[in-house]
Parts: sequence; C-alpha cells; structure tokens
Amino acid sequence: MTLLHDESLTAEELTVWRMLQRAQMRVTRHLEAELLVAHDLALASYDVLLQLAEAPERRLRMNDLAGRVLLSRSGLTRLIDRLQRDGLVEREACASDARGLYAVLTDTGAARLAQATPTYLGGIRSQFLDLLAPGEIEQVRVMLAKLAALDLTGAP
Amino acid sequence: MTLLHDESLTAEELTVWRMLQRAQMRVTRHLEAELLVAHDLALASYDVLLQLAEAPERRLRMNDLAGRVLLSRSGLTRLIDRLQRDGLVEREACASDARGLYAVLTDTGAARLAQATPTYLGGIRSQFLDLLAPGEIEQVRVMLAKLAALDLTGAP
DNA sequence: ACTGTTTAGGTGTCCGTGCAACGTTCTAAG
DNA sequence: CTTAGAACGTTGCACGGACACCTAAACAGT
Repeated sequence: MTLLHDESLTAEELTVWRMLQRAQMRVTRHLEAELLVAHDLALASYDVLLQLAEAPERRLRMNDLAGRVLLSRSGLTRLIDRLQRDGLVEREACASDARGLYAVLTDTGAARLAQATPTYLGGIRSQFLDLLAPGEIEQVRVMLAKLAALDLTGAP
Repeated sequence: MTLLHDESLTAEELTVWRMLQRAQMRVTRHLEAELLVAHDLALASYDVLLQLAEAPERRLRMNDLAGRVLLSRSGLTRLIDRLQRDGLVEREACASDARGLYAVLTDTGAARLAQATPTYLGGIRSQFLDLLAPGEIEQVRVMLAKLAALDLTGAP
C-alpha cells in the first residue's frame, strides 16, 4: 500500500494531480472572493446555508452538518456561532435527544442564500462549467462517483 | 457575466462541482495527514521542497515560488521561515537584484523530500489514480489543460 | 439501579494564512 | 540628477480551522 509501483509512470500522472490541485484552488478562491465582496459571505458559510436549505424542515443536526460541509465539529461550532450572531441560522434543541442541537435556517438566512446564489452559480459556470464541453462534465461526474465510492467503503 | 443562464441546468452540474470539492478535499486531507505522521511534513511544505528540487540550481525567487505553490507572498515568507528553521531550505541574496531573495533547497531538504516522496506518490495513487482507468486520467488531463488555460488569459 | 462506554456538542489553545501597511530597491519620466 | 511609481519581501493583525480535552446525555451490561 505504501509501496511504489513504478516510478516512470508518475511523471504525467503527477502533473495531472498537481493541475487538479491548482484548478480547484483557483476556482475556490475566485468563488470565495466574489461571495465575500458581493454578499459578505464566506464560501463555508454559503455551503452551510445551502445544506440547511436543502434539508427537510431546513434543519440539520450539528454533527450531521459538519460531515456534509467537510468541517470539523469544532470548526462548525464557531461557524454556526457567527451565522447565528448574524441571524442567518438559529440553534434549536432536539426533542428526542437532549444532547442534540439542530441548526435551523432562518428566513433571513434563506433570503441571504437566495441573494448569493446567482453569484455562486455564476462563478461555477464561468470558472468551471463553461470551460468544459457538456460531455466532459458527464465524464467528470462518472469519475467523481468512483472516487466518492471510497467515502462509503474505505473511510469511516 | 453575473447573469444566470438557466436554472434548470444547474441541478446536475452543481452536484458535479460539489463532488469535485469533496473529492479534492478528501485526497488532500489524506495526503496531508500521511505526510505529517510519517515525515512531519505539511503538504504545503512538501510542495515547496518539490518546486525547489525541480528548479534550476535548486533555487527560486520568493515571489516566483509563491505563485507556484498557490500561496500568498506573506504566507510563503512564514513557511520558508519554518523550513529554514528546520534546515530544509536557506535564503540567499540575489546578485542582480538587491531586493530579491532566493529560497534554496539544502541537501537536508532534498533528503527529506526524497524520504517523503514515496508516501506522497503512494497517497496520490491510492486515493486518486488507482480509482480511475488510464483513459480517464488522460481525459482529466485534457480537461484540466483547458481550465489551466484561463490562468494565462483571464487571471493575471 | 449502577457504572463504564459511547455520542453530541462546546471550549482552550495553537497554528497557518490572507490582507493591509511598511521599508527598501529598482525603474522611468522630467 | 531627481523624483514618482512600481516591485520584492517582510511584518502586525485578525480570522478561520484543527486538535485535545471537557461536560452532559444516552446506552450497555451486569
């Protein structure tokens, strides 16, 4: 597993990985910057709002939410602190489990999300989707599905 | 540019983008963690050492290097501080330009890089390349080339 | 019921990074 | 030669995030 198969292969493959890193970083930065100047919203915050908006009852358990936005639990705690301070989400106790807390999207939060969404989608388009042919997007989707499969099997 | 073309398209495309985010994050985390435990080397540090190793004379101007590792200049300053403290790189004045500084890879640094490289490549393999068919890797390369083209034209 | 274990969430602390401002040096215009 | 402006690298500051640890609640076995 830690063994090296064949050094010679890696020249081009390594480049692919590095290009991927760069491209992803570039798009992310662009997106974050645009959201910040236009709506004073960090990318992570946008993701949280989006996840909540898609969730039933506009609410999600903290732990659950942390997993979806790829953030540590502590990181999410602070982020929700900020969003709550700005009135975009609220914390609500869970009836069935006294330890549990729901993060709930407020109307204000939903409105901010709606405002920011064109910027978000536009950024993804201009920096990512518009540069690829439709068929290529589908190719990417297929590949990513393979990679995502690992999440279920290998990494708990 | 900030206009929304068609809301209906974005359902699947949005998923593709989010999957890409997740996949990239997952691989990066895995890589960083492995490098850290096995060689006490952050991913950013590895990247710096790698860039320097590939550069002529094993040296690169700070500004130049900052661009290659996708780090702000200030961020690079501190990173080089740490690497220098650990003896992996050195700073060297530039003869032709008194403002300029070279970051130079030391022998110690080259050795550490060599030690860590199997871990790095192995991680990329196991988390990324091995999950894709050879043809798919080539497809990715082609697409990334398109995305990278933007770096040259659109973004200064 | 009781005690140990696991889970949910929050807190203390540290580290890495970006932004804005700064000093220094190079370059161009007068 | 002088001076305005740009470029290079560094520093003060604040912020965001992770890790380790903590408390409270749920669950397990006896």
